[in-house]
Amino acid sequence: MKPVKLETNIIHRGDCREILPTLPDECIDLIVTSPPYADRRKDTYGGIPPDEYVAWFLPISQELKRVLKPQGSFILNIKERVVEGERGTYVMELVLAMRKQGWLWTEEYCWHKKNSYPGKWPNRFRDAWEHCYHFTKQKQFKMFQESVMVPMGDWAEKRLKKLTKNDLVRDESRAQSGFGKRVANWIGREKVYPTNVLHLATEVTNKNHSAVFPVELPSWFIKLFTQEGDIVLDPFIGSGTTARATQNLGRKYVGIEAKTEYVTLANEELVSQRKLLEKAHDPYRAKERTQK
Amino acid sequence: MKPVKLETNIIHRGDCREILPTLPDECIDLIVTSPPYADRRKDTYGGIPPDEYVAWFLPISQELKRVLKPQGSFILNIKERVVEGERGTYVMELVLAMRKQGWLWTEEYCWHKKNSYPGKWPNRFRDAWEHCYHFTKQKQFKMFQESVMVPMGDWAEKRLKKLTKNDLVRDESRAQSGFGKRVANWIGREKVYPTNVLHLATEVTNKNHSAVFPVELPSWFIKLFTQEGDIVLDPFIGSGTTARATQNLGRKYVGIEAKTEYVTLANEELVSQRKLLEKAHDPYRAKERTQK
DNA sequence: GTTCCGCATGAATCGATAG
DNA sequence: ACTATCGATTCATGCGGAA
Repeated sequence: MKPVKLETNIIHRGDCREILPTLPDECIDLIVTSPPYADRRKDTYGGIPPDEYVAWFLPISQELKRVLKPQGSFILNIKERVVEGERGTYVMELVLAMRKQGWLWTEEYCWHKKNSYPGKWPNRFRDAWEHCYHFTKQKQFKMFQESVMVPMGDWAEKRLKKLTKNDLVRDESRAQSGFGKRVANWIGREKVYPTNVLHLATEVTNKNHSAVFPVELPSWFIKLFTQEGDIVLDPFIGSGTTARATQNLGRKYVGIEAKTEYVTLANEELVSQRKLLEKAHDPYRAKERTQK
Repeated sequence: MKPVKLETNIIHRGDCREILPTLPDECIDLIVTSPPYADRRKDTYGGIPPDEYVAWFLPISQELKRVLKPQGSFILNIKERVVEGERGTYVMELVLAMRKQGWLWTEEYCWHKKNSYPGKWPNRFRDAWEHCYHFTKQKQFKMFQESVMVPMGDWAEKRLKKLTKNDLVRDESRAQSGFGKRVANWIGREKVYPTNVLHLATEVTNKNHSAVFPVELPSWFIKLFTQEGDIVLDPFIGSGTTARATQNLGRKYVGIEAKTEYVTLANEELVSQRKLLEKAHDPYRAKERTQK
């Protein structure tokens, strides 16, 4: 029998194949995750071989379907590795298998990695993009397109670009005081809907975790598919990027991570970020910082 | 019995399922094409339903494999249509089926359409990218990477003026081959290799043909995979974009198109473009134009 | 307070070499 | 023969310290 209550703003320590069954049915509004790619992250998940990848993932996606609310969404960030000179087919096979499992493959977003890994090979160029598959349980699902609208013109890219701890605080304080230059720029600009191509750089500064997507990636989907107070799940949360994005945006997170160091690290970062957020919302401190 | 001789710089009028068998074996250096999408271009190919698409295309790709030289490449530009709220799976199924047919799926290039078609839907944004699958017959194939190099990012200008200590150290730690060697490669370098993401605007001028890619798209692949004098095939050539790209770059084209109007239109454009090219190569006229 | 510059590093891939 | 390891190749980004 499944538990009735869901604990939020927590990162579970363990294999998601064991943790997921302990979550209640239909309690999650959005799942955003980047599972270990085939033959990667050997230290954590044993490096799943490409030909076993689908069989490994299907039980997980089955559980994800169970815990997702009917109107929820599942964003799967993944990329096929080159296997003996060819692109591996396990990603395609996974999508086809997940449809048979009952998922609807609603859309494929393209993440353009502006700073792709360098290198040169005789038969290919640097790989600068990854898939973000959008799965749903129903044709009707929650989507808030206005929340990710971007101003027309050159400014749009910068806005999406960066939300580090410090920038976050700075933006918050300026927005509150109303004097932020950037905010002023925004006003009066024509806003447009984005496309299904996201231009974001990978995170290179995070030294503790090798496989991070930039915080803007989950942030974008969280804004698009959830409202404040909604619950976001990441079953392979690593160093906690999805949780930080979630906390930033006033949503609740549920994370799962098998590697102990990552859990510790993620929790530390989340606490420090929470403090910064609280400071930013404290009017006295915000004023203090603005005057500096 | 197959013909021995191949006629080039011609657009055949007819269904490629009938024309392709008349071409000799292994006579083509590069195939670039954008086939009719499922349920599109009903007038020409009868609007292939998504669930029949793979069966329809496989005999064609079989013939394409026959006419392609062993070291040649096949670029397939395609995008899955939305079918009842979901992305159709026929493209994935096609790739899997073509591998079984003996093709190697070497790479997937991403064409980012900078000016995507406007529109708004409740469950998705504007579609701003398409697949360009790269198939080959062998792991060894012709590729001329230098021909598509792009200007370096701004970062390089400052950085390379002064070679940092760390550049040398990192170099030494990796090989005892002498630290100056690789650094020398960088000095004076103005161009870098591109990635597998192509940023090109769609063509808006050509209203006579529904499935046009911009001439830069075939041009890029033609430069990358062929040399002057090589032969490029497009079995769904439409208004002749691939032929114009080919002619421009001093290669030879073989086109196939079922719709008579397109053939006429394409040939007219090709003739007028050829005249311009000849003028440009005529020394007297070239000088005249330069002085202007 | 900006701007500039040094610098480490990243979900990569191939081919050669070693077991 | 077949697998595992290792060196070589390459470029955009953001942080931190300096001007």
